[in-house]
Amino acid sequence: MSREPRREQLLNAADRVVQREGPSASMNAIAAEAGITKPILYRHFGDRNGLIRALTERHTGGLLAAVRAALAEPLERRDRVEHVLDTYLAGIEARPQVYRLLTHPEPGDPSGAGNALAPALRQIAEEITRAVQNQVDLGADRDLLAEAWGRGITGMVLAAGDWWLETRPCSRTRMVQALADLLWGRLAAAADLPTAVLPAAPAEPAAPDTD
Amino acid sequence: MSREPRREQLLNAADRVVQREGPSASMNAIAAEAGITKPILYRHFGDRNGLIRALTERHTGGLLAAVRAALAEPLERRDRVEHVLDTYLAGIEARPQVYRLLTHPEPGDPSGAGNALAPALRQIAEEITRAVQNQVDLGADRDLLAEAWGRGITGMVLAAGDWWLETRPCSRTRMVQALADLLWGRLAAAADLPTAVLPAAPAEPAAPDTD
DNA sequence: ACCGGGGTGTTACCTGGGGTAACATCGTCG
DNA sequence: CGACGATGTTACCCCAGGTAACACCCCGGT
Repeated sequence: MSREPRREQLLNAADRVVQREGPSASMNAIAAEAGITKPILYRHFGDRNGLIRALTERHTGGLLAAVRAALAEPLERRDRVEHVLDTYLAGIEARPQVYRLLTHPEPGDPSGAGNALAPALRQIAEEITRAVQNQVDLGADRDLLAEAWGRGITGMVLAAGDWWLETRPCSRTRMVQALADLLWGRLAAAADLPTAVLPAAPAEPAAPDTD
Repeated sequence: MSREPRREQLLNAADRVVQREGPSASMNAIAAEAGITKPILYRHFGDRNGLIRALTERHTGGLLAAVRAALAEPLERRDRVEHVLDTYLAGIEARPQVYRLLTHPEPGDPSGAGNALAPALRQIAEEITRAVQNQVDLGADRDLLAEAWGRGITGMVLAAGDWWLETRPCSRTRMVQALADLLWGRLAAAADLPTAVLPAAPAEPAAPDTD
Protein backbone atom coordinates (compact mmCIF):
# COMPACT_ATOMS: atom_id res chain seq x y z
CA MET A 1 0.00 0.00 0.00
CA SER A 2 0.94 3.59 -0.35
CA ARG A 3 3.10 4.85 2.42
CA GLU A 4 0.72 7.55 3.49
CA PRO A 5 -1.61 5.48 5.66
CA ARG A 6 1.25 3.96 7.59
CA ARG A 7 2.75 7.36 8.02
CA GLU A 8 -0.47 8.56 9.56
CA GLN A 9 -0.55 5.67 11.96
CA LEU A 10 2.99 6.35 13.00
CA LEU A 11 2.18 9.98 13.51
CA ASN A 12 -0.75 8.98 15.68
CA ALA A 13 1.53 6.94 17.86
CA ALA A 14 4.09 9.71 18.01
CA ASP A 15 1.34 12.07 18.94
CA ARG A 16 0.27 9.95 21.88
CA VAL A 17 3.79 9.72 23.19
CA VAL A 18 4.53 13.38 22.76
CA GLN A 19 1.36 14.34 24.55
CA ARG A 20 2.29 12.03 27.35
CA GLU A 21 5.97 12.76 27.65
CA GLY A 22 6.49 16.08 25.98
CA PRO A 23 8.45 16.97 22.88
CA SER A 24 11.59 15.36 24.21
CA ALA A 25 10.16 11.89 23.83
CA SER A 26 12.70 9.48 22.46
CA MET A 27 12.49 7.73 19.14
CA ASN A 28 12.59 4.43 20.96
CA ALA A 29 9.56 5.40 23.00
CA ILE A 30 7.67 6.46 19.92
CA ALA A 31 8.59 3.30 18.09
CA ALA A 32 7.49 1.23 21.05
CA GLU A 33 4.19 3.06 21.22
CA ALA A 34 3.68 2.29 17.58
CA GLY A 35 4.50 -1.33 18.27
CA ILE A 36 7.51 -1.31 15.98
CA THR A 37 11.19 -0.41 16.07
CA LYS A 38 13.24 2.61 15.21
CA PRO A 39 14.40 2.00 11.66
CA ILE A 40 10.86 2.21 10.40
CA LEU A 41 10.45 5.65 11.85
CA TYR A 42 13.63 6.72 10.18
CA ARG A 43 12.46 5.32 6.88
CA HIS A 44 9.37 7.44 7.05
CA PHE A 45 10.65 10.65 8.49
CA GLY A 46 14.34 10.72 7.80
CA ASP A 47 15.37 11.89 11.22
CA ARG A 48 13.92 13.07 14.45
CA ASN A 49 13.42 16.58 13.20
CA GLY A 50 11.42 15.24 10.31
CA LEU A 51 9.11 13.43 12.65
CA ILE A 52 8.64 16.37 14.94
CA ARG A 53 8.14 18.67 11.99
CA ALA A 54 5.47 16.43 10.54
CA LEU A 55 3.77 16.28 13.89
CA THR A 56 3.95 20.01 14.30
CA GLU A 57 2.57 20.74 10.89
CA ARG A 58 -0.28 18.41 11.47
CA HIS A 59 -1.22 20.12 14.70
CA THR A 60 -0.61 23.70 13.93
CA GLY A 61 -2.54 23.75 10.72
CA GLY A 62 -5.77 24.31 12.57
CA LEU A 63 -4.50 27.13 14.68
CA LEU A 64 -2.83 28.83 11.76
CA ALA A 65 -6.00 28.62 9.71
CA ALA A 66 -8.05 29.95 12.60
CA VAL A 67 -5.73 32.90 13.07
CA ARG A 68 -5.77 33.59 9.37
CA ALA A 69 -9.54 33.55 9.32
CA ALA A 70 -9.70 35.80 12.34
CA LEU A 71 -7.40 38.27 10.62
CA ALA A 72 -9.85 38.46 7.73
CA GLU A 73 -13.00 38.96 9.80
CA PRO A 74 -15.02 41.98 8.70
CA LEU A 75 -14.96 43.77 12.02
CA GLU A 76 -13.82 47.05 13.41
CA ARG A 77 -10.08 46.92 13.77
CA ARG A 78 -10.07 46.73 17.51
CA ASP A 79 -12.60 43.95 17.45
CA ARG A 80 -10.66 42.12 14.82
CA VAL A 81 -7.46 42.35 16.79
CA GLU A 82 -9.22 41.10 19.88
CA HIS A 83 -10.66 38.30 17.86
CA VAL A 84 -7.23 37.25 16.66
CA LEU A 85 -5.78 37.41 20.14
CA ASP A 86 -8.65 35.41 21.52
CA THR A 87 -8.31 32.85 18.76
CA TYR A 88 -4.67 32.32 19.55
CA LEU A 89 -5.15 32.10 23.29
CA ALA A 90 -8.10 29.79 22.89
CA GLY A 91 -6.02 27.58 20.66
CA ILE A 92 -3.14 27.19 23.05
CA GLU A 93 -5.51 26.86 25.96
CA ALA A 94 -7.46 24.05 24.36
CA ARG A 95 -4.46 21.98 23.45
CA PRO A 96 -1.35 22.72 25.43
CA GLN A 97 0.46 19.91 23.66
CA VAL A 98 0.08 21.80 20.44
CA TYR A 99 1.40 24.80 22.19
CA ARG A 100 4.50 22.94 23.25
CA LEU A 101 5.22 21.92 19.72
CA LEU A 102 4.37 25.38 18.50
CA THR A 103 6.98 27.05 20.60
CA HIS A 104 9.58 24.34 20.35
CA PRO A 105 12.04 26.24 18.16
CA GLU A 106 14.02 23.69 16.22
CA PRO A 107 14.55 20.40 17.94
CA GLY A 108 18.25 20.36 18.57
CA ASP A 109 18.86 23.41 16.46
CA PRO A 110 22.35 24.59 15.67
CA SER A 111 21.83 28.06 17.20
CA GLY A 112 22.30 31.52 15.92
CA ALA A 113 19.76 34.19 15.20
CA GLY A 114 16.51 33.67 13.41
CA ASN A 115 15.00 31.01 15.56
CA ALA A 116 13.52 33.04 18.33
CA LEU A 117 10.25 32.17 16.65
CA ALA A 118 9.49 28.57 15.84
CA PRO A 119 8.48 27.83 12.25
CA ALA A 120 4.80 27.68 13.04
CA LEU A 121 4.98 31.02 14.77
CA ARG A 122 6.89 32.45 11.88
CA GLN A 123 3.96 31.57 9.70
CA ILE A 124 1.63 33.37 12.04
CA ALA A 125 3.93 36.35 11.95
CA GLU A 126 3.74 36.33 8.20
CA GLU A 127 -0.02 36.27 8.30
CA ILE A 128 -0.06 39.27 10.57
CA THR A 129 2.39 41.07 8.34
CA ARG A 130 0.23 40.41 5.32
CA ALA A 131 -2.90 41.50 7.12
CA VAL A 132 -1.32 44.74 8.24
CA GLN A 133 -0.04 45.42 4.76
CA ASN A 134 -3.45 44.79 3.27
CA GLN A 135 -5.59 46.49 5.80
CA VAL A 136 -3.76 49.39 7.34
CA ASP A 137 -2.59 52.60 5.74
CA LEU A 138 0.91 53.17 7.04
CA GLY A 139 2.33 55.38 4.34
CA ALA A 140 5.79 54.91 2.95
CA ASP A 141 6.98 52.76 5.82
CA ARG A 142 4.33 50.15 5.33
CA ASP A 143 6.57 47.25 4.42
CA LEU A 144 9.08 47.77 7.16
CA LEU A 145 6.47 48.44 9.78
CA ALA A 146 4.30 45.55 8.74
CA GLU A 147 7.16 43.09 8.95
CA ALA A 148 8.56 44.40 12.19
CA TRP A 149 5.14 44.53 13.73
CA GLY A 150 4.22 41.08 12.50
CA ARG A 151 7.22 39.60 14.25
CA GLY A 152 6.83 41.84 17.24
CA ILE A 153 3.16 41.13 17.79
CA THR A 154 3.74 37.44 17.39
CA GLY A 155 6.51 37.48 19.93
CA MET A 156 4.42 39.55 22.26
CA VAL A 157 1.54 37.14 22.13
CA LEU A 158 3.86 34.19 22.45
CA ALA A 159 5.51 35.48 25.59
CA ALA A 160 2.37 36.86 27.16
CA GLY A 161 0.37 33.78 26.25
CA ASP A 162 3.04 31.56 27.69
CA TRP A 163 2.89 33.44 30.95
CA TRP A 164 -0.88 33.41 30.96
CA LEU A 165 -1.05 29.69 30.33
CA GLU A 166 1.39 29.04 33.09
CA THR A 167 0.03 31.27 35.80
CA ARG A 168 -3.57 31.83 34.73
CA PRO A 169 -3.73 35.24 36.33
CA CYS A 170 -7.03 36.15 34.76
CA SER A 171 -9.71 35.09 32.32
CA ARG A 172 -8.98 34.80 28.67
CA THR A 173 -11.09 37.77 27.71
CA ARG A 174 -9.35 39.91 30.26
CA MET A 175 -6.01 38.84 28.89
CA VAL A 176 -7.17 39.71 25.42
CA GLN A 177 -8.14 43.14 26.68
CA ALA A 178 -4.78 43.62 28.33
CA LEU A 179 -2.91 42.83 25.15
CA ALA A 180 -5.20 44.83 22.92
CA ASP A 181 -4.81 47.75 25.29
CA LEU A 182 -1.08 47.50 24.96
CA LEU A 183 -1.36 47.50 21.19
CA TRP A 184 -3.71 50.42 21.42
CA GLY A 185 -1.17 52.59 23.11
CA ARG A 186 -2.59 52.55 26.58
CA LEU A 187 0.93 52.45 27.91
CA ALA A 188 1.62 55.66 26.10
CA ALA A 189 -1.65 57.32 27.04
CA ALA A 190 -1.70 56.60 30.74
CA ALA A 191 -0.72 59.29 33.18
CA ASP A 192 2.53 59.35 35.08
CA LEU A 193 2.60 58.21 38.63
CA PRO A 194 3.80 61.03 40.89
CA THR A 195 7.05 60.07 42.55
CA ALA A 196 8.38 56.56 42.52
CA VAL A 197 11.60 57.57 40.89
CA LEU A 198 14.79 55.98 42.05
CA PRO A 199 16.12 57.64 45.20
CA ALA A 200 19.56 58.70 44.06
CA ALA A 201 21.89 55.77 43.95
CA PRO A 202 21.84 52.96 41.44
CA ALA A 203 20.93 50.82 44.41
CA GLU A 204 18.02 48.51 44.74
CA PRO A 205 14.45 49.68 45.28
CA ALA A 206 12.94 46.52 46.71
CA ALA A 207 14.29 43.14 45.76
CA PRO A 208 16.73 43.22 42.89
CA ASP A 209 18.40 39.89 43.12
CA THR A 210 21.76 40.18 41.51
CA ASP A 211 21.97 36.88 39.75
CA MET B 1 43.22 28.75 46.35
CA SER B 2 39.60 29.61 46.31
CA ARG B 3 37.68 27.96 43.58
CA GLU B 4 36.60 31.21 42.00
CA PRO B 5 39.67 31.94 39.88
CA ARG B 6 39.68 28.49 38.34
CA ARG B 7 36.00 28.78 37.73
CA GLU B 8 36.61 31.98 35.85
CA GLN B 9 39.25 30.37 33.70
CA LEU B 10 36.95 27.51 32.89
CA LEU B 11 34.24 29.94 32.01
CA ASN B 12 36.64 31.73 29.72
CA ALA B 13 37.35 28.52 27.91
CA ALA B 14 33.69 27.64 27.72
CA ASP B 15 33.04 31.07 26.37
CA ARG B 16 35.52 30.63 23.57
CA VAL B 17 34.03 27.33 22.55
CA VAL B 18 30.47 28.54 22.72
CA GLN B 19 31.28 31.54 20.62
CA ARG B 20 32.96 29.30 18.12
CA GLU B 21 30.50 26.43 18.02
CA GLY B 22 27.30 27.81 19.44
CA PRO B 23 25.43 26.92 22.59
CA SER B 24 25.31 23.26 21.69
CA ALA B 25 29.03 22.83 22.24
CA SER B 26 29.80 19.60 24.02
CA MET B 27 31.29 19.30 27.45
CA ASN B 28 34.16 17.39 25.93
CA ALA B 29 34.90 20.24 23.60
CA ILE B 30 34.80 22.75 26.40
CA ALA B 31 37.02 20.61 28.58
CA ALA B 32 39.47 20.21 25.73
CA GLU B 33 39.54 23.94 25.15
CA ALA B 34 40.31 24.42 28.80
CA GLY B 35 43.07 21.84 28.51
CA ILE B 36 41.45 19.52 31.02
CA THR B 37 38.86 16.76 31.13
CA LYS B 38 35.19 16.57 31.86
CA PRO B 39 34.96 15.69 35.55
CA ILE B 40 36.51 18.99 36.49
CA LEU B 41 33.81 20.85 34.71
CA TYR B 42 31.21 18.83 36.53
CA ARG B 43 32.85 19.52 39.84
CA HIS B 44 32.59 23.21 39.23
CA PHE B 45 29.23 23.51 37.62
CA GLY B 46 27.31 20.44 38.60
CA ASP B 47 25.91 19.73 35.19
CA ARG B 48 25.76 21.18 31.75
CA ASN B 49 22.92 23.48 32.64
CA GLY B 50 24.94 24.88 35.47
CA LEU B 51 27.78 25.71 33.14
CA ILE B 52 25.56 27.32 30.57
CA ARG B 53 23.70 29.20 33.25
CA ALA B 54 26.91 30.56 34.70
CA LEU B 55 28.02 31.57 31.25
CA THR B 56 24.73 33.23 30.54
CA GLU B 57 24.65 35.13 33.78
CA ARG B 58 28.12 36.38 33.22
CA HIS B 59 27.23 37.71 29.81
CA THR B 60 23.80 39.03 30.38
CA GLY B 61 24.57 40.93 33.51
CA GLY B 62 25.71 43.90 31.51
CA LEU B 63 22.72 43.98 29.27
CA LEU B 64 20.31 43.56 32.12
CA ALA B 65 21.95 46.35 34.05
CA ALA B 66 21.88 48.58 31.00
CA VAL B 67 18.20 47.93 30.43
CA ARG B 68 17.46 48.55 34.07
CA ALA B 69 19.31 51.83 33.95
CA ALA B 70 17.54 52.84 30.78
CA LEU B 71 14.21 52.14 32.42
CA ALA B 72 15.08 54.58 35.16
CA GLU B 73 16.26 57.42 32.95
CA PRO B 74 14.54 60.70 33.77
CA LEU B 75 13.10 61.27 30.32
CA GLU B 76 9.74 61.74 28.75
CA ARG B 77 8.06 58.40 28.55
CA ARG B 78 8.39 58.02 24.82
CA ASP B 79 12.05 58.91 24.99
CA ARG B 80 12.60 56.52 27.81
CA VAL B 81 10.94 53.69 25.96
CA GLU B 82 13.01 54.41 22.90
CA HIS B 83 16.08 54.49 25.05
CA VAL B 84 15.27 51.06 26.46
CA LEU B 85 14.59 49.62 23.05
CA ASP B 86 17.78 51.06 21.70
CA THR B 87 19.74 49.74 24.64
CA TYR B 88 18.47 46.25 24.05
CA LEU B 89 19.06 46.29 20.32
CA ALA B 90 22.49 47.80 20.76
CA GLY B 91 23.32 45.07 23.22
CA ILE B 92 22.38 42.20 21.00
CA GLU B 93 23.93 43.91 18.02
CA ALA B 94 27.25 44.37 19.73
CA ARG B 95 27.57 40.80 20.94
CA PRO B 96 25.49 38.32 19.02
CA GLN B 97 26.98 35.48 21.08
CA VAL B 98 25.37 36.98 24.11
CA TYR B 99 22.19 37.12 22.20
CA ARG B 100 22.34 33.45 21.44
CA LEU B 101 22.72 32.57 25.06
CA LEU B 102 20.09 35.08 25.98
CA THR B 103 17.47 33.41 23.87
CA HIS B 104 18.55 29.88 24.49
CA PRO B 105 15.58 28.83 26.61
CA GLU B 106 16.72 26.02 28.89
CA PRO B 107 19.42 23.82 27.51
CA GLY B 108 17.78 20.47 27.21
CA ASP B 109 14.66 21.67 28.90
CA PRO B 110 11.91 19.32 29.94
CA SER B 111 9.30 21.19 27.91
CA GLY B 112 5.96 22.55 28.80
CA ALA B 113 4.82 26.09 29.28
CA GLY B 114 6.77 28.77 31.02
CA ASN B 115 9.94 28.71 29.04
CA ALA B 116 9.01 30.75 26.04
CA LEU B 117 11.27 33.34 27.62
CA ALA B 118 14.75 32.34 28.67
CA PRO B 119 15.73 33.13 32.24
CA ALA B 120 17.67 36.22 31.29
CA LEU B 121 14.74 37.54 29.34
CA ARG B 122 12.44 36.78 32.20
CA GLN B 123 14.55 39.08 34.30
CA ILE B 124 14.20 41.79 31.73
CA ALA B 125 10.47 41.22 31.71
CA GLU B 126 10.43 41.65 35.46
CA GLU B 127 12.31 44.90 35.17
CA ILE B 128 9.79 46.20 32.70
CA THR B 129 6.94 45.10 34.92
CA ARG B 130 8.44 46.87 37.87
CA ALA B 131 9.07 50.00 35.87
CA VAL B 132 5.51 50.08 34.59
CA GLN B 133 4.15 49.56 38.07
CA ASN B 134 6.28 52.34 39.45
CA GLN B 135 5.93 54.85 36.70
CA VAL B 136 2.56 54.52 35.04
CA ASP B 137 -0.86 55.14 36.46
CA LEU B 138 -2.99 52.25 35.27
CA GLY B 139 -5.72 52.26 37.87
CA ALA B 140 -7.02 49.10 39.44
CA ASP B 141 -5.61 46.83 36.77
CA ARG B 142 -2.06 47.92 37.33
CA ASP B 143 -0.65 44.66 38.54
CA LEU B 144 -2.20 42.51 35.89
CA LEU B 145 -1.42 44.94 33.11
CA ALA B 146 2.12 45.51 34.27
CA GLU B 147 2.89 41.83 34.36
CA ALA B 148 1.20 40.98 31.09
CA TRP B 149 2.84 43.92 29.41
CA GLY B 150 6.23 43.17 30.86
CA ARG B 151 6.16 39.72 29.33
CA GLY B 152 4.50 40.91 26.17
CA ILE B 153 6.91 43.73 25.50
CA THR B 154 9.86 41.49 26.20
CA GLY B 155 8.58 38.89 23.78
CA MET B 156 7.88 41.54 21.21
CA VAL B 157 11.37 42.93 21.41
CA LEU B 158 12.86 39.47 21.40
CA ALA B 159 11.07 38.41 18.25
CA ALA B 160 11.43 41.70 16.46
CA GLY B 161 15.05 42.03 17.50
CA ASP B 162 15.78 38.54 16.33
CA TRP B 163 14.34 39.31 12.93
CA TRP B 164 16.18 42.59 12.77
CA LEU B 165 19.50 41.01 13.66
CA GLU B 166 19.01 38.38 11.06
CA THR B 167 17.84 40.44 8.14
CA ARG B 168 19.02 43.94 9.02
CA PRO B 169 16.20 45.60 7.16
CA CYS B 170 16.93 49.05 8.53
CA SER B 171 19.04 51.07 10.91
CA ARG B 172 18.78 50.53 14.61
CA THR B 173 17.18 53.87 15.27
CA ARG B 174 14.58 53.20 12.65
CA MET B 175 13.82 49.87 14.22
CA VAL B 176 13.48 51.55 17.56
CA GLN B 177 11.01 53.94 16.02
CA ALA B 178 9.01 51.12 14.50
CA LEU B 179 8.68 49.32 17.79
CA ALA B 180 7.94 52.44 19.78
CA ASP B 181 5.30 53.34 17.22
CA LEU B 182 3.70 49.97 17.74
CA LEU B 183 3.67 50.50 21.48
CA TRP B 184 2.26 53.94 20.94
CA GLY B 185 -0.80 52.64 19.21
CA ARG B 186 0.08 53.60 15.69
CA LEU B 187 -1.46 50.36 14.53
CA ALA B 188 -4.70 51.43 16.12
CA ALA B 189 -4.53 55.01 14.94
CA ALA B 190 -3.70 54.45 11.29
CA ALA B 191 -6.39 54.73 8.68
CA ASP B 192 -7.92 51.79 6.91
CA LEU B 193 -6.83 50.86 3.46
CA PRO B 194 -9.78 50.88 1.07
CA THR B 195 -10.39 47.44 -0.44
CA ALA B 196 -7.88 44.64 -0.15
CA VAL B 197 -10.21 41.84 0.86
CA LEU B 198 -9.08 38.28 0.41
CA PRO B 199 -9.58 37.21 -3.19
CA ALA B 200 -10.28 33.59 -2.34
CA ALA B 201 -13.11 34.37 0.05
CA PRO B 202 -16.16 32.20 -0.65
CA ALA B 203 -18.58 35.09 -0.59
CA GLU B 204 -18.04 38.79 -0.24
CA PRO B 205 -20.07 40.53 2.40
CA ALA B 206 -22.17 43.26 0.83
CA ALA B 207 -21.02 46.08 3.06
CA PRO B 208 -18.05 45.01 5.07
CA ASP B 209 -17.51 47.30 7.96
CA THR B 210 -14.03 48.51 7.48
CA ASP B 211 -11.71 46.49 5.45
C1' DA C 1 5.88 -20.59 -11.85
C1' DC C 2 9.31 -17.43 -11.17
C1' DC C 3 11.27 -13.18 -10.01
C1' DG C 4 11.80 -8.40 -8.64
C1' DG C 5 10.34 -4.25 -6.26
C1' DG C 6 8.28 -1.82 -2.65
C1' DG C 7 6.32 -2.20 1.26
C1' DT C 8 6.65 -4.40 6.16
C1' DG C 9 9.48 -5.61 9.87
C1' DT C 10 13.68 -7.33 12.68
C1' DT C 11 18.45 -7.58 15.46
C1' DA C 12 22.61 -5.70 16.19
C1' DC C 13 25.56 -2.30 15.96
C1' DC C 14 28.10 2.50 15.80
C1' DT C 15 28.77 7.27 17.43
C1' DG C 16 28.81 10.52 20.62
C1' DG C 17 27.13 13.20 24.59
C1' DG C 18 25.93 13.73 29.55
C1' DG C 19 27.38 12.16 33.82
C1' DT C 20 30.02 9.40 37.53
C1' DA C 21 33.41 6.41 40.22
C1' DA C 22 37.79 5.61 41.59
C1' DC C 23 42.12 6.82 41.81
C1' DA C 24 46.46 9.92 41.92
C1' DT C 25 48.75 14.48 42.86
C1' DC C 26 50.05 18.85 44.83
C1' DG C 27 50.19 22.54 48.26
C1' DT C 28 49.01 24.39 52.49
C1' DC C 29 47.73 24.69 57.18
C1' DG C 30 47.35 22.74 61.92
C1' DC D 1 53.78 14.72 59.58
C1' DG D 2 48.93 14.23 58.36
C1' DA D 3 44.60 15.99 56.70
C1' DC D 4 42.15 18.63 53.82
C1' DG D 5 40.86 20.76 49.68
C1' DA D 6 41.91 21.69 45.64
C1' DT D 7 43.96 19.83 41.13
C1' DG D 8 43.87 16.40 37.75
C1' DT D 9 43.42 11.62 35.48
C1' DT D 10 41.41 7.05 33.15
C1' DA D 11 37.80 4.33 32.53
C1' DC D 12 33.42 3.48 32.68
C1' DC D 13 27.91 3.62 32.43
C1' DC D 14 23.61 4.89 30.23
C1' DC D 15 20.98 6.32 26.72
C1' DA D 16 19.61 8.76 22.49
C1' DG D 17 20.09 9.42 17.54
C1' DG D 18 21.08 6.97 13.56
C1' DT D 19 22.46 3.03 10.33
C1' DA D 20 23.59 -1.63 8.19
C1' DA D 21 22.23 -5.96 7.06
C1' DC D 22 19.04 -9.10 6.85
C1' DA D 23 14.15 -11.27 6.38
C1' DC D 24 9.32 -11.44 5.08
C1' DC D 25 5.16 -10.66 2.28
C1' DC D 26 2.45 -9.44 -1.47
C1' DC D 27 1.63 -8.19 -6.00
C1' DG D 28 2.22 -7.48 -10.65
C1' DG D 29 4.99 -8.62 -14.99
C1' DT D 30 7.14 -12.02 -18.11
